[in-house]
Amino acid sequence: MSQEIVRILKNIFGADTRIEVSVPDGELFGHYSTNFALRQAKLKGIPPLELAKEYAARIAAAAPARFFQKVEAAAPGFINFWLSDATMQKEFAAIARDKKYGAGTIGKGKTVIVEYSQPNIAKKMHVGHLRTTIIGAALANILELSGYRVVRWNYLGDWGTQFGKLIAAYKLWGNKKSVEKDPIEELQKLYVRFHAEMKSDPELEKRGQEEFKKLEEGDRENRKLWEWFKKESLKEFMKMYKTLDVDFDVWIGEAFFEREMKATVKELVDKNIAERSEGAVVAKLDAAGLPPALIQKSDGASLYLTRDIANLRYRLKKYKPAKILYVVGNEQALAFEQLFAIAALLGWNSAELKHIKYGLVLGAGGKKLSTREGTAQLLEGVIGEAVAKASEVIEVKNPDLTLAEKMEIAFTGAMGALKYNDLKENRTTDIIFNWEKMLDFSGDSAPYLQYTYARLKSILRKSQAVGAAESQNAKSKSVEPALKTGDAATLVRTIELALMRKLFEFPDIVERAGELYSTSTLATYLYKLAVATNKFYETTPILKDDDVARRSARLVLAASAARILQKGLGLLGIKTLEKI
RNA sequence: GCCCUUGUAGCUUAAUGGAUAAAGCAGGACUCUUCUAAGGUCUUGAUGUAGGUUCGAUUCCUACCGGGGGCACCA
Repeated sequence: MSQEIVRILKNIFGADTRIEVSVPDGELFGHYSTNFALRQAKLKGIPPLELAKEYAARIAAAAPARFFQKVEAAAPGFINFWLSDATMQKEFAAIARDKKYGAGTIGKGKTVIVEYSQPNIAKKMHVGHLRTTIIGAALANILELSGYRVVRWNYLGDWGTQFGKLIAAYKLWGNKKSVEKDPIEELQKLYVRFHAEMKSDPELEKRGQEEFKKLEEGDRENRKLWEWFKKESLKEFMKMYKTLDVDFDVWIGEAFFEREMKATVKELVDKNIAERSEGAVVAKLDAAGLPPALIQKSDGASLYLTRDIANLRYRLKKYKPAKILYVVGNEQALAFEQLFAIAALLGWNSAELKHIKYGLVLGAGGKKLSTREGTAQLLEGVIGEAVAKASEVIEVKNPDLTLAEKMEIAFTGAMGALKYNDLKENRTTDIIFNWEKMLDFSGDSAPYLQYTYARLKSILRKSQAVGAAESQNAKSKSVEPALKTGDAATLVRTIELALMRKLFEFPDIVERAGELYSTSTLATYLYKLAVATNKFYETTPILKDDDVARRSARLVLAASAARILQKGLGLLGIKTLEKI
């Protein structure tokens, strides 16, 4: 709806005028509001309020007939808009009828690659992986609804010195049987032990580097071990992604670009972007104000940055994307600045490259969690704990449900809570891992949104029963009653109108969330929508309304709110529940 | 030392340069013969410090103070 008002204003004031429309809280300052007269007043040297009044009159005269109920100038120079009943009615009908309500077109014809999750082979996923996986998946969904063709890319950490270390550790202390029994668990133990012993035996580090060098040179034994580690790891990752309900289109990892390392380094040297230094090869980035970036080690082995460069070339060529989003933690900010600077030097400017940063998940006391140190909070443990807690809550709140229902609700509620907890915040600051916060199912949380949805569905289910009793016509059994002309006018109460206007915001919110790469924009909106919905069914009789036309309109409103809640939560990767 | 990032109520967070800074948790008071009390209603409480730009600053700039991360052979 905001976009529509902007279009109307641009028709009047010219397409080049910078006009933004916002939605004020409450109704005091209109349903919609703009400050563009304030800006114009400054350029023109006219007192703002005077200009706003003049503009308001022009808008009232030139806007489509009966679109606005009222257009008003307000100090110091805002212009506030109130929608007419006819406009509300029309938009309401669109929500009720249009299954695609909220879909945008700004990404039409464009491809965006979203890289997220990036688990490391032979390591357990921990709470840090939850952030990238959940945020990346949600952004991909949001951009897809905005019209983009989205490529969901899981860039596996399946190459690098860490595998040299792992191979060295396996050769020293590992045995096939125990790895086969519990692959990642056992491999991770080896890795942790290797790092622990490295502290007292510096020779080990060198040994790890040598094993990686051999792997990169095609040593048969190391190659076999690596393939085996990767295969076993992927099996476990697939289980986790199924639990998280997250999917990918491309599973290409770092190893895929291994063969292009030498050529990539050579290209950078030939183009005078990189040079030899202390036996290694570094890219000089002083011009970009960045420290030099290492792209080849002195023993000739490659580095992550080199692989990222090769990967970028591959992506640009194969997908011709308009954007590439890297959903990776804050800590790698410098690495991405360097990658983007190198891309600029190479003249690769066809795509917008964006590092979507998020804060680290720290342990108690603000300490960094580390797989090496064995202090990471494992994802499977967190999920198990959350489901257990959710089961307890259900036992208290709703003991009469069947066991199957309880299990479904516990799982869906717990997963929703974990995801929502990450998605509602847009923080680039670090987050201290907090059980209490993660397992809080009341207030601003996924279970509250799921509860709201379930209550709406419960009312709608009962309306079918009522409808069947009242009418012989089998077709009226539809869950969503047909919208009748004039229904909006019968939705007279402020709360109902407030809920309707909340629904109108959905398309604007999806677009803004996509533009800002902000899941919290959407999550915060859904929470406010749920609050408005709760007020609605707490204060307004729906099934018990005697006025048939009004009851029908209220049912449509309930059905529409349910649909938008479900759609919005779906974008965030959170499932709804019919009962809770 | 340099670079990035961050500082909002007791705690965790919201707020495209706008109007009265918005919630949740915790605390206090109400509310289940009425469509699910994981709810609703009321209530206490905040922009690190000092300047600057602006009609208007939580938001932009400068300095200071505090937190976190990074800075050549890890990713």
